[in-house]
Amino acid sequence: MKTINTETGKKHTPQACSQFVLPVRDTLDLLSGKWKLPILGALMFGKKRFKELERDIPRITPRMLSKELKELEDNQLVTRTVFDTKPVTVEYEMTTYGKSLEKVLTAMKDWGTQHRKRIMGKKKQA
Amino acid sequence: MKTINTETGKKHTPQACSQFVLPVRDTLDLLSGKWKLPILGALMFGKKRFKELERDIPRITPRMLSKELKELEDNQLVTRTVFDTKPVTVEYEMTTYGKSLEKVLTAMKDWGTQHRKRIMGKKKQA
DNA sequence: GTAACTACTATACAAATGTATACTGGTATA
DNA sequence: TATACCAGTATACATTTGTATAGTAGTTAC
Repeated sequence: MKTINTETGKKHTPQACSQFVLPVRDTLDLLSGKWKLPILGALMFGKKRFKELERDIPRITPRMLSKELKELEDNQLVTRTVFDTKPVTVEYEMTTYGKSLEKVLTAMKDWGTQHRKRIMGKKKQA
Repeated sequence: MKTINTETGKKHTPQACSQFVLPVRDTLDLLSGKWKLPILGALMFGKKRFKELERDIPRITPRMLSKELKELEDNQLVTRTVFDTKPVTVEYEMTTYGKSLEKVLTAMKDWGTQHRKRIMGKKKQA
């Protein structure tokens, strides 16, 4: 069985492959769901209340906002703080950990920006 | 209407937000689908034929392999080359463009690896 | 002539994900 | 007493995504 590629010299084994696939999948899963990016995008500019997020993110329903915020909280990217005002206010804020993911997101943004140009450019020629 | 956050000083406008959300979504979409990562993972070690990929990726069906390879090809991350042998052989290979995405994937892998440790660590304490 | 190889495609179904719409409980204001 | 605010939840449905299983066409080996 061939396990060594002549070009890269790297071994292709189930082990080597899963050391790539599993952690990338973990990162990807944090961002999966239609509304994670808009929520993180909104929170990148500072903390926000539930209703503020609902207003800032067009077409999101409270069900989805609640659900995806909970997932972001579970993954420690966002904190939820309840204030005993009347009526109650709840603030959502990015954690420093969440900000560490921002660096990865910025790499994705930069690649995506030039990809968008590349695809648009091709369309012009077609 | 409040558009300036006192902490970051960055403006939060629909425009600023979509300049983040849209390109990140583009990058994310390229990787969406259960089998994209295993396929890219396999092709990172060199070119492969259809049947080789089918054998290397446990439990993938030919339908999904075909479908996801087509999407990777559409996005210019992978090339498909048909050889006039008998029976025909078809080779799939990462493009240099695909390799430029590898850098982003590596950032995701690194973040995901330490995230995995963090989550595992928390579980031990619970 | 029949079995096996390659690289797929077709059909039907199951599971996951997202949407629409309405509703809850507590407080304050008119 | 009626209405509005906040931060959600409940239920049913629609859409998207993935799976299971079988079949295609062309060639070669037995």
